[in-house]
Amino acid sequence: MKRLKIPDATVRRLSDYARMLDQLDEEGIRIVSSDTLASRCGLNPAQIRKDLAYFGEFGVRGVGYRVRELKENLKGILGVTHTWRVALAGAGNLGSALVAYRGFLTHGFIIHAVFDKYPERAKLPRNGRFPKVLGLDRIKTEIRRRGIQIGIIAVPAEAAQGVAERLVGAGIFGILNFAPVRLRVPKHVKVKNVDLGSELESLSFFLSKRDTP
Amino acid sequence: MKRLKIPDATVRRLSDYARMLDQLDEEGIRIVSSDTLASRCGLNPAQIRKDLAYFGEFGVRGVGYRVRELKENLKGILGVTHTWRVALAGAGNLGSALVAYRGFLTHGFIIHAVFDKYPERAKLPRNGRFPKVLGLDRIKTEIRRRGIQIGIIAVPAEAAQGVAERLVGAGIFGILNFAPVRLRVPKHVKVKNVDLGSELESLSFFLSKRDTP
DNA sequence: TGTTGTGAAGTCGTTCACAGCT
DNA sequence: AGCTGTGAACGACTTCACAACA
Repeated sequence: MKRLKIPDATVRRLSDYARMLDQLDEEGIRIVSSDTLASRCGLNPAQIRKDLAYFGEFGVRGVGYRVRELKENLKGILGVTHTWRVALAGAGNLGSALVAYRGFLTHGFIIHAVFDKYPERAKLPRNGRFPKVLGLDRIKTEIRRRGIQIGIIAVPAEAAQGVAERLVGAGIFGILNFAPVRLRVPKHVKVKNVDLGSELESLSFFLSKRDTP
Repeated sequence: MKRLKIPDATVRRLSDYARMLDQLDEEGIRIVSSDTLASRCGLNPAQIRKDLAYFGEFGVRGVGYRVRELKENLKGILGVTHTWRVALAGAGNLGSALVAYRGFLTHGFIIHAVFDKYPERAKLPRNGRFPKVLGLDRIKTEIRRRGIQIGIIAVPAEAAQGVAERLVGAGIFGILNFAPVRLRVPKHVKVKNVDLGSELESLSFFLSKRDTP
């Protein structure tokens, strides 16, 4: 068993494993080998064993992995057993979609505050199910008051860096960034970028050169 | 100048370069060196030169790259000079957000059709700006009739594989998949996954082990 | 016997360092 | 003199292959 420097790719695969184990569990399967799990995930079995080895010895030699046990272990490792307090900055099209997106909840991300440069223009449904939209100047006080840990940035590219700085200044330590910009933040802050535009261009690239090899 | 096997990471960076070059162009900058561009993108200069070398010799030794020229070249390579005809499957929360998302348009992705298992429940604004939502059974005929090339999957995980097969059967050759599933498709079809859930778990992981080193 | 855990080998992408142009 | 283009060195992640062990 090792420690330190877990590849980013390994962490992402852990999610996959957890999801597959959920399925296997529902199918009533108790034990699974790295071979079987690998073929379900479209990976090499050794990959899975190596990934898991970063965190401990979860298997039984000659047998395999106990599905439910491994699943629980992975969830613990991924930190999805507790919930996170989240603030959303940007209540335009994308932002409003994100507030409504149920995936956040199922992953333990609860949106406790929403900010926008123009709160009155915000496109969120104004019923009680969603937090009221506040101005960007309220970021620091609200985030502190509500003990928020994570920020989601869904503002236009030009505004993103400024908002990031406010969030960081308010004490946030994780950011999920949807703006097409590389944010500059102190190194204790973890940023995850989700850049739809670049995914689109990348798809576009592969499709363009389809018939011109 | 080489050919074949362009790393996925290279393609993604090409998007970044194009975006930076847009900025530089707006700032009135005519010429840029790999050094300058690299520091703007937070990369190693050699990386940029290597990336570009996959596609040709765009620079002038002793001088640098002509901003506008390189920008146009990159856009051509990325295939963002022409537009794509797109269909969206899934008109729930996420799907509706995507129809409204302007980024698709700016990248030349035009949504010409929207499908959902229950068209009448769809959450799209019903005004003329958005395509009418059709049942999943209409996929094949509509996609063929409208010459649609790309499908976006925003249906629940359980339904994703089935929808993918219908799309492929209708002649689509690119898929942008938002469902947390690895789709099985013929190899002439290019799939790009955008898995918010796995991004969240990955963020969650890094935050969990923040104070426990 | 069957499957894990892991050192060693292999592969792929990044960075270095310099020759080659302008 | 300065900066690109690129072979070679490096490093990181993946796969192999086998010893360890239930």
